[in-house]
Amino acid sequence: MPNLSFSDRIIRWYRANKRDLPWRQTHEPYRIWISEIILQQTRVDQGMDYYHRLLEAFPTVTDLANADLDQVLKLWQGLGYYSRARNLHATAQWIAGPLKGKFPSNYKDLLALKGVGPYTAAAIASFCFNEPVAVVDGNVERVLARYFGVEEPVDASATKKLLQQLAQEHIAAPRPAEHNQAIMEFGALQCTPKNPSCANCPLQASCFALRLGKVSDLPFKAKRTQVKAVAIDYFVLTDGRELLLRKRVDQGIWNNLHDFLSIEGEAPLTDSAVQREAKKFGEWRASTETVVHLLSHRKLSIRFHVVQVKRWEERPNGVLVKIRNRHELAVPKPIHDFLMEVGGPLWSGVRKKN
DNA sequence: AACGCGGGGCT
DNA sequence: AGCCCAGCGTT
Repeated sequence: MPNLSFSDRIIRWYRANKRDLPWRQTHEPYRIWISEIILQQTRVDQGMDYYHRLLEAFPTVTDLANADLDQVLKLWQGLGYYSRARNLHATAQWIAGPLKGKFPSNYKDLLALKGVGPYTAAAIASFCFNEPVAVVDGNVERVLARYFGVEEPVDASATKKLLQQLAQEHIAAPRPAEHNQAIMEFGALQCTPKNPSCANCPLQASCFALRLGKVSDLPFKAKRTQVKAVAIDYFVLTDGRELLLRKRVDQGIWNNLHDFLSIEGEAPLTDSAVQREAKKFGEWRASTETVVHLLSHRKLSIRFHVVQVKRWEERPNGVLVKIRNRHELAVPKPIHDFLMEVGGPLWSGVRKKN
């Protein structure tokens, strides 16, 4: 097929290979917005259930605006990057309130929303309003860097600017929405990070990286994130009937989610330090083995120490939760695992000793 | 410009 | 173990 443009080939490939995704069945800005926030740094497979549950709970932007933040966070639990949920809620209140329910309808106005950056603004503007502004996400970066031979580090701001211009130059003027969908889908399914399908690629005849044998070298990233080790010792206070949890505020990770009283540092507490801390609250009953929880930038080594308290009168600040209601608060993944699986046998021991 | 922010899947 | 994912906000 000679004389087909880059965009022509991508769109032709897209029509033959696209996935059937729920947010492709609508042009409603609210639904597209929800889907795009969920999909920030998140795979389609991981976000799918969250998309359905959020829209079921909040069918309109007004429903979302009227919800409690804790309810939104509970629905977001397990998805990560929890500031997305906070910004989602704040933006819903902004749209339902001052904007009187009218969703911003162009790139510039969308960009002003909390949690909406250049990628998301371009996505909503093109998908919902057919505005010809190019999306540049990780997929697009990869396709452009390989096909056009962008060898500078893609995580440098000058390169990002170049890629945005390159993407904008090649967007198909008549069909910006479909072009944007197509190039992202192409990156996700065909021009993949590892083992891309170059053998049957519709762009193989003119791909820079394929011609020069640099497919596995592009895109090039200069920085790699440092993973810092952190030890967390949790003290799980319980009388056998209730548990003391605490909301994380200004704590960096897991902001606005609930966990237990903790001591966080470079190394885990010594056994004697655990005993000493436990004594401040009650009687030490049990400790778990260390579980390792990996974040992009942290390696968390976590232990839980169950402490029996006689009475709650002089407890530290926190939220008392009945054990049977322990699923109701939004908690980080390792806390969820402890609450719903690991902890049961430990605090049931406390109950017997009461 | 550099860093912080989750969790999961793939190699 | 390292990389990446429909990135954004803060400093």
